[in-house]
Amino acid sequence: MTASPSSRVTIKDVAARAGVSKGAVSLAFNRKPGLAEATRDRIFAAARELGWEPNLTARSLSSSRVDVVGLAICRPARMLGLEPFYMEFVSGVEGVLTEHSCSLLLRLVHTVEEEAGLLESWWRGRQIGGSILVDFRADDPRVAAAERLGMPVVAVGHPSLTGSLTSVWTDDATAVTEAVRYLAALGHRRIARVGGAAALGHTVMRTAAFDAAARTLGLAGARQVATDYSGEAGARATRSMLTAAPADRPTAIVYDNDIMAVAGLAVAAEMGLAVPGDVSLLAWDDSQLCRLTHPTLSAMSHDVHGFGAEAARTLFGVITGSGPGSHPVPTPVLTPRGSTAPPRG
Amino acid sequence: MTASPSSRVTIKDVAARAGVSKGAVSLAFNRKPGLAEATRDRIFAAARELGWEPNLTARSLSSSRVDVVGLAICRPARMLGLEPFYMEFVSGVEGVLTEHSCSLLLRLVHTVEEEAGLLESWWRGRQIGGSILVDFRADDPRVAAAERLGMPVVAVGHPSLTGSLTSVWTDDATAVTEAVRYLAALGHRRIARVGGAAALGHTVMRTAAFDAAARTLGLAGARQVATDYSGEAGARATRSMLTAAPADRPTAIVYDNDIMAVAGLAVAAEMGLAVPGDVSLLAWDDSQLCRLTHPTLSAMSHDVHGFGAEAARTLFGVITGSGPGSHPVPTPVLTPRGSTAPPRG
DNA sequence: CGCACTCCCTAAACCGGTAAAGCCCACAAC
DNA sequence: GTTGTGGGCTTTACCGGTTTAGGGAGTGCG
Repeated sequence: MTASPSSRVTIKDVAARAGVSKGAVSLAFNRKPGLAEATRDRIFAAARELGWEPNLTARSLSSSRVDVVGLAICRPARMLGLEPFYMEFVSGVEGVLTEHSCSLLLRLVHTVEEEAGLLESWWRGRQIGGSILVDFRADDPRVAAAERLGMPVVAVGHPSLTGSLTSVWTDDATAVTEAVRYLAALGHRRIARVGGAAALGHTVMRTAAFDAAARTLGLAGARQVATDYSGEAGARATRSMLTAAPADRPTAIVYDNDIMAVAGLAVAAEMGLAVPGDVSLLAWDDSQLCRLTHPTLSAMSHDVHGFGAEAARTLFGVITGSGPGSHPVPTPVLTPRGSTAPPRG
Repeated sequence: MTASPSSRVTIKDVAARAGVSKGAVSLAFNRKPGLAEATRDRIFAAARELGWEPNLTARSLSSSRVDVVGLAICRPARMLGLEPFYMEFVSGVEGVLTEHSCSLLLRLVHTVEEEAGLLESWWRGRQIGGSILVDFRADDPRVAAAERLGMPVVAVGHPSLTGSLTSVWTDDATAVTEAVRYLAALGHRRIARVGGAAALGHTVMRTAAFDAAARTLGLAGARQVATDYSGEAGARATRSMLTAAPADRPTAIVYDNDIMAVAGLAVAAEMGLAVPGDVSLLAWDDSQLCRLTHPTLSAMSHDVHGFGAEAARTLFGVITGSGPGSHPVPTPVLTPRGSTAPPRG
């Protein structure tokens, strides 16, 4: 109400109004002992009346702890918007950050080198207290960067990719194996996989797991291809697979995200193939999108929100100095819906 | 290389190494005049050798300008992930921010009141230098909050909703009118609209525009309904419309985003109705999703990335003190694809 | 009464930069 | 030989908090 128009209330004003020193106000606001109850109340009242909130910039300058964590995402903008994954992940991260009254500094970058540079810059400039790293690739430069800087970091990726960094990860290999087993159990022999970006570590692992599972099950007709995760690439890959001679054509396709599976569904429709009659489709991640198609998409489903939350929680662990560790989150589970069935004939 | 292990390099270290004072280093790094070329070089060399970057916290404390802008988004997490809109918008914002070496502070909130509180807190705590506000509703509390605080802000929404704040907006009314005219021109008389959240200002405007257009064109069978933007709600609304008696059933449906249109497409398929034969569908926003379905979705398309970029540019304008203003961005244009055609019979 | 011991609180030194005022010196003009 | 003049750099006072050393008042005890 009486908030001064050119609002520049500082701790000094509050101190003056409460008739105490700056130090006392600081003590009160940081809930530290050594202040009489009455004084504390007086200080809070004064602050409320003036509409004062501690200047976090000043606070982090002197206390040298920063209530901001960084997240840089490195994917082309076109794909980002479409991938429900990231927003859900971010919302999971947010939930936990908010509990700690911490904020998220977000940046979209184009290359992993740019990202490494950005992280260094953020850290050196004391803009962030730590960071969440996603989309690991083999020999990822961020591992060395984070180690060299001594920056608290949680790496979202398999421990084999993240070096000495604390990691949070899902067991992609097991999930891929389960997907293949499921389709094989339905009777499929020619199973294909439309994978994500080949440069990404988890794509490599899924590819290897797919190969291994196919070999174990003796599936001669298994094949896979890498894409860039975009719907267009998914459509292209699907089209190329489904135009093969009927005897070579896969009867089931696993996708690395849901967007590509949706695109695959459209391609099947466009080619006059029935799903799941002529070809079964299995999506990955399982956002709501999978329930909005006809037929609905079976998927390897995954609590992405919880994944983000776990990453954030783990980061707080790292910041408060718990040793490095590996934090698996639940393996994606198969959620059968309308797009998978035994092959015809 | 020789970066000190417990990296705590400050401006003082750089000054010492270059044999100058702190002030000189500051001058050099802010590209201010008054330093000899040679000295400047020496300073940069020293900084490079020590791996120093200015501490932005300290900088903004003394210069009282903050290189961070805030963005709070107020929608349920489930919907956020799905809406390609936000990530595309954010990526547009990012592009411009990066040019100004500015960062984005992102937060997902649950209510508009919470958002108003958060903005106040960010601003009071000098965490942000300004903010982008989205999803305006009637009598939005953020208008008063931003005015009271004197915080530089750009409001993404129609000027009629954003009070005295500088606004960036698309002409939804015109776009809705164009959509209706197009469908009417194809021969449709029973046109329906599946709208977004009724509480949002632009939903209200689109609803009014739809009514007006239907009246002007003498479309007796026009009807519309509000949803929460989720695919499920879109499916439900579509189902309810398409189960009407054939004589009452709409022959064309306009959706307020693409997710609902995709869901609508699935519902039509599930009910055995041909698109566009039995019913035409028209999406809004036009992310890539519209090209991934079969048939592809006609849409009112919209450069969302550019929209975000314009919002960010405008915010910089506000921060540097240009007066309030209204910045329309291009009206969504009709992009006909496979989901719209003249009604059968 | 003196002394130790709490309990509350203040004063002052930071944190790492920026900004404005000031100092020194070379060179030019009168 | 003064007296500008201005380029090049240093000094110093902040910015708005946190933190620590320490001081005064009150209490218990010998």
